[in-house]
Amino acid sequence: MALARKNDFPNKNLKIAEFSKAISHPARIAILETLAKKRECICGDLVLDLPLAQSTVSQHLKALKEIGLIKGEVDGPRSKYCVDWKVFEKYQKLASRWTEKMLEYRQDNCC
Amino acid sequence: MALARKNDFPNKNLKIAEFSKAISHPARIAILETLAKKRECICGDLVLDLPLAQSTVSQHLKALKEIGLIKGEVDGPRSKYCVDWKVFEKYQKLASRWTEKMLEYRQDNCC
DNA sequence: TTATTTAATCGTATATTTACGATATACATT
DNA sequence: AATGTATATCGTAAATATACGATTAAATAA
Repeated sequence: MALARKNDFPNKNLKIAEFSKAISHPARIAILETLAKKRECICGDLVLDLPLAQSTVSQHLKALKEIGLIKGEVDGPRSKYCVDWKVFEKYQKLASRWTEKMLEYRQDNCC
Repeated sequence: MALARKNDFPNKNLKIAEFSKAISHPARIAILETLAKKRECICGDLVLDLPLAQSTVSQHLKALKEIGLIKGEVDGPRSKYCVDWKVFEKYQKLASRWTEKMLEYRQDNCC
C-alpha cells in the first residue's frame, strides 16, 4: 500500500492486513507448513517441494522474513529457516480475535 | 496468481490464500467491519467512512463480492451490502484451523 | 420531462507482486 | 588453488493491485 495511506487506517488493521498478505499466496502457506512440520529447519529442500524456481522461493522466503514470521540462519554453505513462533502467534492472535469479533456481530442478513 | 500455477497447490491452501488476500488490505477490513456492525447494510456511507474515492471503494466492494464474502442488493438509487455470514464463517474456519494446526507443530526453534 | 443523486464501470497511471534466468557470494570439497 | 554447491541478489518481464477522475446508468425528485 502507498505509504501515505498507512496513516489513514488503524495500526491493528494494518497488522492484520500484513499478516494476511503474507499468507495470501499458496507458496508461502506451503513454506510455512513445511518449516513448521520438519524438525530441522529446512533450506533448499523447500525448492524441491515447490513448483517454483530457486530464486522465486528465495523471494518468498525474504517476504516472510521481512515481516518476521520466519528466521534464517546460515549453516555452512546452506541456509536454515524456521518459523518464529512468537511472531507467528502474535499475528495469529490478532487475526483470530478479529474474525471472532466479526462473528459476534453476526445477525440475520438484511440483504 | 497465474492460472497455470493454481493446479500446483492444494485447493484448501488456495482457499486460505484467497480469504487472506481479501483481508490483506485495511480498506477491505474496514468495509467488512462496518458492514458487520451496522444493522442496516450500508451503501455509500462506506465512502464517507473511508479515506478513498468512491470508485476505489466500489472496486474494493467488488473484490469482496467476487469471492462471496459480501452480498449486494439494489435499493432504489443506492446499493446495500452485507456480509454473507455463511461464506465468511466457511473461510474463517478454514483459516483458523490452519493457524491452529500450525501452532500444534510449535517446538523449540532450531535457529 | 428534466434535474439530481447514487453507485457501477471505464480509462488510465502508478506501484507492487510474481516469476524467471543469470550472476555473485560464501562455503566445502578435491 | 581450483571446483562444486547452495543460496541470495540483480535485472527484467508480465501480471495484478490500487487509486483516481470521468462517464454512464438507474432511480428518485423537482
